[in-house]
Amino acid sequence: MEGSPSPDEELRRAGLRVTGQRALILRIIRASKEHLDAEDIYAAARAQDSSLSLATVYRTIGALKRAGLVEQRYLGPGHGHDHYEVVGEEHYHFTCTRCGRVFEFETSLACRLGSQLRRDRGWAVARSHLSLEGICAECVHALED
Amino acid sequence: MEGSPSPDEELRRAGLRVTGQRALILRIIRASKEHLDAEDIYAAARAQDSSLSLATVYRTIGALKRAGLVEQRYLGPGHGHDHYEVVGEEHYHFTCTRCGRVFEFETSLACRLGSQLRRDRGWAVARSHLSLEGICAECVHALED
DNA sequence: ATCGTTGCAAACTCTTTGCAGGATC
DNA sequence: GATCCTGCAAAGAGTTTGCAACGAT
Repeated sequence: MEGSPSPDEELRRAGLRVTGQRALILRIIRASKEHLDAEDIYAAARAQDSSLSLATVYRTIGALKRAGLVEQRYLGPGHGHDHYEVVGEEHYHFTCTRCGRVFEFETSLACRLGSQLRRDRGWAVARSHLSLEGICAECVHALED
Repeated sequence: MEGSPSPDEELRRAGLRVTGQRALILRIIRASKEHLDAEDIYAAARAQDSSLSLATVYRTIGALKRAGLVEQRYLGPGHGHDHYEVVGEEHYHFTCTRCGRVFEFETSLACRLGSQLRRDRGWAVARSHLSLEGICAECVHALED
């Protein structure tokens, strides 16, 4: 079990220059267990560094993505843009189309699918994007009235 | 087994006004077994009706989507925009990050996952988006040299 | 000192919208 | 004839880029 290296450490290890902006942005993405979009990250970052520019957020996200520290996530139609998370255990997203909330869940099915496709079609699956839409339990109840 | 109704029929049934533009666009999306993006549809449509505007393509896609005739698909990061297909049997996409080709495949996984989540968390899953990335069989061979 | 990074503003891509004329029901 | 569609052009979101100043190594 590796502890959590500091943002600075992680950046250095990835071969990126360590700057205040990058450490801040990485810290924000790591702190949030939620998926953030560029605007979310920008807003959170500006609260601590009001001179930071949106362009830097995009450039930093790109660098972190390329370095494999951060991952781009598709949450489903209806969420216009892309969202970002730290790379970690695979988990997926379910969007309730009634209340709009996004839930996370885990499943071993994607992993099994990868093995199956490697066997059946020879593909080396590197990454999977799975998102579901539907009605969450609470909304199902609300609709039953 | 219902045969394929004509585009006009299908539009009328969906409560949309039947216009040349809409029938043309629907025909194009149905004719292609591939996923098309707005620009693809526009290009194909203009070959037959050179006065058609891109705005109409977007408005028509929106109407067809709302009517449930056409579905929006996410092919994975690297494909910037959204793609559209007729609603049909569930199938999913695998993008080879080396050669860029997109393959389709089927799996009962999403269906099973839906049942599992309904049982475990009470969610009524209506729609699933699954896309994979990796290296296709040919590229795996090419890389083994 | 070098070379990567930043902020700013402008450019770009994809998509949506206001409006007046035109087609459909 | 009322209503919905269309084309055009302009506006909007979200993201990228050129450039000169700045900061990390």
